[in-house]
Amino acid sequence: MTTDCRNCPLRKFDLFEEMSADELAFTNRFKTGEFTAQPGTEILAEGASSTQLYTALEGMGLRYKTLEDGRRQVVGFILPGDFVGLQSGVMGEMQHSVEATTRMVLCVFNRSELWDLFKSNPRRAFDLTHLASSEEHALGEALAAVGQMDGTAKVAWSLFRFYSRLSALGMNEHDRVPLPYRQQDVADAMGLSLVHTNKTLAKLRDAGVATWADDALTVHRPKELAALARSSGYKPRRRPLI
Amino acid sequence: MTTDCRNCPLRKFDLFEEMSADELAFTNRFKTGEFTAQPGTEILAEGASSTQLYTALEGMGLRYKTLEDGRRQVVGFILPGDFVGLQSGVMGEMQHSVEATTRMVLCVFNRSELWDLFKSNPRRAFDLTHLASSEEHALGEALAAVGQMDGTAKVAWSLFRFYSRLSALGMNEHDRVPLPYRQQDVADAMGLSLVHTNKTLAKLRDAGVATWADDALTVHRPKELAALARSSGYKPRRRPLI
DNA sequence: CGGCGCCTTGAAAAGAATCAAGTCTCGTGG
DNA sequence: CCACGAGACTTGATTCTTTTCAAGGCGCCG
Repeated sequence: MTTDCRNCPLRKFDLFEEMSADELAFTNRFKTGEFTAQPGTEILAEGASSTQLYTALEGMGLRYKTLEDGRRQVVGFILPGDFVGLQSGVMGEMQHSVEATTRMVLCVFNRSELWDLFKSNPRRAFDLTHLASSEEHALGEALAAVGQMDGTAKVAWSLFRFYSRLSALGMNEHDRVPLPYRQQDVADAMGLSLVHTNKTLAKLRDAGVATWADDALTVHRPKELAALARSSGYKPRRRPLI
Repeated sequence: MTTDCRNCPLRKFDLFEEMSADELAFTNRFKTGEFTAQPGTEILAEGASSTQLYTALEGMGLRYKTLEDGRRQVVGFILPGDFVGLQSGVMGEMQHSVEATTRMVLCVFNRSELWDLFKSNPRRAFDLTHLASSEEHALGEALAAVGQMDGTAKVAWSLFRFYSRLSALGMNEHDRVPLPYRQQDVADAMGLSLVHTNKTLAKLRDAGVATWADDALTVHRPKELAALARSSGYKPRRRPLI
C-alpha cells in the first residue's frame, strides 16, 4: 500500500545525497507508515510533544509560530523531501506549528525509535544532525532577508527561492512551478503586510519579471528576479533524505 | 593548563543538562585544547571549512552574515556554553562568520573526531543534534521578532533576552548584567537602523524600564520590559553542554 | 442567490531610514 | 601635558517606505 523507500520517487533528484542499500533498508524499517493530511489540517502543533516524525513525500505545507498578539510568523515552507518534527523528537516539543496547505502524503516514523537510530546507525544519526543544521541554515538566510532587505527584495527573494527549490524537485515546466500558497503566507514569512506584498507582486508582474497566479509561478526573467532578490544564482544545498 | 571538563565552571548552572561521569570523561577526551581569541578577532569565517569546533567557555561574541550589498545581519550572540562551528562540522562549511566581541576562551574539538563521536557515543551524538535543534529554535524566535514586532518591541526583546540568558549564567548582580556589545550589533540583529535603535534605547531609559550603558544592562522593571518584548517571562531552554 | 475567502487598489497615517551634526571617552604622539 | 583622531553614542530634521484603513471585485460552493 505504502511507498517502499527503495522506490521513493524523491531519491532520483540531485538535491539529495545518495544512499547505500543498507541505509535504504534501515530507513525503510524505521518508516512505520504513511499519513495523508487534508488541506488546511494541522499536522503538528506548537508546544505539542508528538510521538511521530515525518518526511514530506507529496504536497506542500508551512511552518509557523503564533505570537502573543495573534500575529503569525511563517518560519518555513515545506516541500517534498523536507523532514518535519525533529524538534519534538530531540527537544521534547515543537517550537512551531506545521500545517498542510495542499493535500500532503507524509512518511511516518516513531519517535520512540529515534533513540535506536542513534545507537544502531550512526550514519543516519549524522544525517539527522545534518538536516537539523540545514534547517538552521535556511532560517539564517530567511532572517537575513527579513532583517536587511526592502519590500521588493523580500518578495523577489521568496519567489526566487520557491522557483529554485521547486525546480530542484523536478516541478519546473517551461519556467513555471506550482505555488499553492496564499499571498498572506508570503507576507507573514517576510514580515510584510498583505497589502504591500500584493502591490509588490503587481510590480514584478507589470515589470515582466515573474507572474504568480492560479497557484503557479511563472518566472519570465530568472536573472532579473535573482538580481532583485540580491541572490546570485541560488542553488539549493545538497542534503540527506530520510 | 586548560580546564578539565570535570571542573567546568559552566556545569553548575541549571541551564545545562547534567552529565554522567562517563559522558564527562568522554567529552574531556574529545576536547583537544583551548583557544583564546582577542576582541574583534574572527573565529570562523563564512564559507570556510574549519577543522575545529568550539564551545565558548568565557567571553562573548556574535554570529553574522554579510550580504552582497555589504549589509550585515547578526544571526546570534554567543555567550558561555554556546557551541560554535557545528555547521562546518556536518555540512562542510560555515554559513555565517563568528567574531569575538570581548576576549574569549573556547574549548577546542577536532572535526575529524566528530564522526568517531557519532559511532562511539550515541548519547553525545544525540546531544549534538539537540544543540542544532536548539539553535534552530533560537533562530525561529529571532525571525518572529524581526518579522513581526515594531522597533520598540524589537529592542525590548533583545534586552530582555540578554537579561534572561545572562541571568541563567549567573551573571546577574542586582538586576545588572554585563553587556559588552555595541548598539550597532543589536541594530544589525533586529533589522533596525543604528539611529532608530539608539532613540528606542533612550526611550526605554527615560521610561525607567532598562538602562544600557558602560557595557552593562540594568533592568529596573523586568515585568515591563518583558511586556514590551511581548514575551511573558522567557525562560532559557535547558540544553546539553558539550 | 448569498456568503466567504482571496486578491486588488486608492488614500491617509505612521514608523523607520537617512542625512547631518555634535558630544564624549580614550589612547597616541608631539 | 595637551592636541588630535578614532570609535561609539546622541539628537534633530527630513524623507520615504510600509502600514493601516476602506472598498470593491472575482470565483466558488452550499
